[in-house]
Amino acid sequence: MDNNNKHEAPSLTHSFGRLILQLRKLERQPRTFEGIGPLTPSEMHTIDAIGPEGSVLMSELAARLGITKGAVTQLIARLESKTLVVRSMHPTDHRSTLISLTVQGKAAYTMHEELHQAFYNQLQTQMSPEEIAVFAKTIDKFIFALDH
Amino acid sequence: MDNNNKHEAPSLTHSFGRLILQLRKLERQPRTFEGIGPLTPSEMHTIDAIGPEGSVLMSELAARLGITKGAVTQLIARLESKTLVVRSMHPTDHRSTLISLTVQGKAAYTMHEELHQAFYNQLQTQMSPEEIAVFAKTIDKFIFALDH
DNA sequence: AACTGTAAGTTTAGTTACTATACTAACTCC
DNA sequence: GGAGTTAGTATAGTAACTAAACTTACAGTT
Repeated sequence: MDNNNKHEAPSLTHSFGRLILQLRKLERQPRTFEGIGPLTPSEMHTIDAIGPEGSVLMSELAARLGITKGAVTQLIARLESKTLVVRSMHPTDHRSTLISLTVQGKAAYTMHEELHQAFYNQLQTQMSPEEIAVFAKTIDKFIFALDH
Repeated sequence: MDNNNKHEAPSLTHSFGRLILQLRKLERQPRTFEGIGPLTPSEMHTIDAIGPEGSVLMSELAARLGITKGAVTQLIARLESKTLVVRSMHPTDHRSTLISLTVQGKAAYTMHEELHQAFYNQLQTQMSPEEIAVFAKTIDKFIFALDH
């Protein structure tokens, strides 16, 4: 039985299992933003996917988030009611709806970005730039492997 | 403005964002196992957390999964109805319930492990052992940073 | 100009995966 | 033998979806 790589595999298995559980936990924790109120992770991801500049089609949003159009409809309805997002008509195609961030939506976007930045800054105090580079590169291969 | 590390940070941000979306997608996809039927990710995580040997307390399970006891009650009820898990009384403490995998539950555990193994094998064809080692090490630091 | 097929978005009902709260039963300790 | 704690359950509510059926609108044909 030539399973001589038993020493490293369990470590990755274990680390990755813990990462999944940690992310599951993180992904169900709403976060409150100054002057905006609490936003769920899905709402935050949607704001991220729209971006601070320009506007995005509903269907494009569904593709970016990897969810169905129906789910996007519901998310956008909630974000619209919180005045973080506005719908506008497509100039030529009358079926399409363009989504863009309001001033408040952009504020939420920025605050979330700053939160990210703070996280990366903290990470940099514990990891060398080389390690971070390898990590980023590895994630891409990892995603590729997940996709098959 | 001394932001001279702008070259690498966006890459990690982008990769990590994609990873999150990919994992969100993965974590809502049920998977069908031979002779057992479809299992949701939460069910699978629970089976993993119980493990093939011995038995676990409900409260210990809640701690391992990072969810409330109430959530565990519901999950175990579903797994019990699928005969993947059995409850048994604690020998001395009459409040406690011990959970262990049935033969079918162990089969599901093993099949899932094999799936993991196949994934890691595929990963190894695209990454050097050194890269994998750095990746595992980095995940741990990453989890630590997430915890604060 | 009418006809067919496709694409964009919405609606609705159902499911999963939780949480929070209130509860019962059992244990511990002083 | 209470008082406080711990183990587990029950219940109602919410978030985050999916699937399926639907309405409009467009695009290409004939």
